Amino acid sequence: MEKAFKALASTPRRRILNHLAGGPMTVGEIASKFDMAMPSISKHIAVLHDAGLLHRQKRGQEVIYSIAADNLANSMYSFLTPFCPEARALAAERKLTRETEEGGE
Amino acid sequence: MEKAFKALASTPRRRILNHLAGGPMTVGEIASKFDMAMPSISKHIAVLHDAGLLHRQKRGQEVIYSIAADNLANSMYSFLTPFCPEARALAAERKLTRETEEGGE
DNA sequence: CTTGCATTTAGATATTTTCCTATTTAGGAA
DNA sequence: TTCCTAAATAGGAAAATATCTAAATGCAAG
Repeated sequence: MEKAFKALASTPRRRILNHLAGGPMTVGEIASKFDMAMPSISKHIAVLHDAGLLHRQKRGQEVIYSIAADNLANSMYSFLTPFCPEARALAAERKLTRETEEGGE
Repeated sequence: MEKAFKALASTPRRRILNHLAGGPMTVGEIASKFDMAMPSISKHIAVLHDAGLLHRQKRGQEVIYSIAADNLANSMYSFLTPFCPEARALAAERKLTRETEEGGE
């Protein structure tokens, strides 16, 4: 509870959750969406994971994170999100990167 | 959203919400539950109010705060709370002060 | 208009958070 | 082993937060 709310009280961390809503990603993939150094992203991911909001899976030397959909705080967050103005910007950001990637391949 | 999560990411502020769940209170009444200087409490209340989580009403020189039950983030919080271990402690605290007050009057 | 009480604002300090660069760990491939 | 890449950790500077005491504000009563 404490951890979940602290984790969600950060814009970069909510943006990470939002990107992961589009599917699992490696740390590097997540970092590529941000104009922020990798260790900072890694730290944010660790906070989210420690709060039980992310699942972690290793594949070779990569670490894949995904939303812990079973987590209650997470469910509430995704329920709440569409009602907030902030959500539009986040959705747009997610959509944009997906289209760019599809178009660029 | 930003403000609501930041507001909820603090133990004293969640405790304030919990106390207010028992009914509206003045700033002084809220402060009496805490071992913390009045200005600090006042600040916490201001954060909650600014996040839209509290309603504010003046009665003479007193200011009465109450839970903004219509607020979405608030609803989420009160829904989520009973599922968390933290909730038991909060409920016990609320119950204790109510009994003490009733017994002491 | 002065006094008294409830609340808020100001200003200072200590702690926590955030972010960076540099380094370390771990895995896969030559 | 040695090299390369992905991710995490270490250490430190800057910004935000929390808390206190002291002072200001607002309101009501005398």
